[in-house]
Amino acid sequence: MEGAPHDSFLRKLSAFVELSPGDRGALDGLVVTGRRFPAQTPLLHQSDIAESAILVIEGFACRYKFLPNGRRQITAYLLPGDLFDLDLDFRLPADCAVGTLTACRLATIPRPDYEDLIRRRPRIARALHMARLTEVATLREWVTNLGSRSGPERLAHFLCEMLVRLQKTGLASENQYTFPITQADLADTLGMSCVHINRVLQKLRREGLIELSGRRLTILKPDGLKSLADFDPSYLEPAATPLRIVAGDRPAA
Amino acid sequence: MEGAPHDSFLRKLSAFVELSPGDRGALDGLVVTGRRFPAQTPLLHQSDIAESAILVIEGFACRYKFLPNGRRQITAYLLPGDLFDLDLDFRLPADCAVGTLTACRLATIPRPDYEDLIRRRPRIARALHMARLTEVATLREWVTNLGSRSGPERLAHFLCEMLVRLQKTGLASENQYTFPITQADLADTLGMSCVHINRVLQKLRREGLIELSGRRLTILKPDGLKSLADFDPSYLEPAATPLRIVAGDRPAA
DNA sequence: CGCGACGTTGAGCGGCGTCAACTCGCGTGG
DNA sequence: CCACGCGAGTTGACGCCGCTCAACGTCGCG
Repeated sequence: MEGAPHDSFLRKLSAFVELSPGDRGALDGLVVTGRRFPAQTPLLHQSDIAESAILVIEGFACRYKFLPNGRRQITAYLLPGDLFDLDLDFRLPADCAVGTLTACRLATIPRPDYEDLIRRRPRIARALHMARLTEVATLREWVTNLGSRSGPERLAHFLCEMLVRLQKTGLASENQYTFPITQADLADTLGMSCVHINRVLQKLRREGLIELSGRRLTILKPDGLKSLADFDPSYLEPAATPLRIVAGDRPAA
Repeated sequence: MEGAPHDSFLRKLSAFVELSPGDRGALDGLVVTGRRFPAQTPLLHQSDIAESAILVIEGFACRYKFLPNGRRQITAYLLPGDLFDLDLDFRLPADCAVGTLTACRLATIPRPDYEDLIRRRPRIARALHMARLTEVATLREWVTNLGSRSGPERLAHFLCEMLVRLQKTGLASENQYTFPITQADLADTLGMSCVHINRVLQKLRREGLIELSGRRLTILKPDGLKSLADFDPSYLEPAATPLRIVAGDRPAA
């Protein structure tokens, strides 16, 4: 069912730049099978210094923070094909932790290899840079989601985002994908209690927008879900957006 | 009371790297007096393509998004010394709008000049890169703030963040700064209604944590406010954090 | 002087959190 | 083979945080 170990990584990078055979070869040499990790495994603690980049091959991982009040906030999802990458020339302590959500297969890329890759493969470096840009755009969208939308809207928006992201690596069809996320994880993602997540999920089900059984999510009314969420996927596709050419320097009103 | 137009910009960059006289000269040539803009002026619309970087000399500006439901979410503050910068080699539509909050003095740096600066001044490029890293770390902290903290905690956290950021450019003393932000703007920042912002502010006042009169904020009990907010400034100071050397690649538990 | 922006206060209500109980499916060990 | 425990999901009761609507005070400015 899956291609090479880093198949989804290739697909993701190719969405940003055209990779040469040499580029692909460099990745072949770097990314081997990967190791398996169980669900809920910490990989990097907050304020640790990362010594390797982490490539997700299978399963879902995330960035998160713990608060003294016991709550956990997930700040980003790392899906198959996503890379937790290092900052070239900097060795800064991480401002958040990284860990698996579900059982995962991960490849770790030691810092020297990673820096080598960046320096020798400008197209790959460019693709990774664009991936980072969309990651930041996603963060801003999350701020908006948490700050300005109601529970059902928040959840709907998140489900739409996952659909589009998983589609990019072939892990989602037109309107469904496997959804291994716990309701407790959803709660830590969307800033709600897990009891309330449950009720909001049921509301979406009751309205015929989604179907979630076992570990499979089907979006029954994609347009309905998107309009409820006010979902605009352009933040996930920096290059594909139709361009409006306008000056950034405009006089006061 | 203020130094050169880009005084705070210099102070901010110098926190990251040691600037040479040549670096300073390059900035002198680039940043002139700037233009004045009234409060609440849009500078860049969402999905526009920025043609100049924007340096804040005086006043507060911000990034924000509008939602169809009428709400506005502020996703970042641009304080004096902060730069809304461009992406080298990319001309992507902005994923959020930019505008002033208060009356501002701003300098715009056209794309060619900006790219020139980056290519000729590696130290400045490095400092700007680090500024971007702390901006991303701040975004993750905002996600955490919006998702995991109660109203009073959120507000306290925001006030602490502003204190630290303004101190870096000499715009805040030990425990006070001028605070020109409207309660409605605060509401759009923290994801609350402005009526509720008002009540939360009064709660902090009632508990003797802060004093806010006119446009001046005094933090009466810095430790009390920080512990209420669970505020840890390390995300704002990437280099100053004490380093724990740990491997990023650890086996499953 | 009047108007608009901002701040403040009250009343009423709904979203959402907390606590608690119960179900179901699974894996483990007696 | 069954008892048991555990993690995940579901449901109800109850209360509070925070939203909405609305009125009112204050200040600055045209």
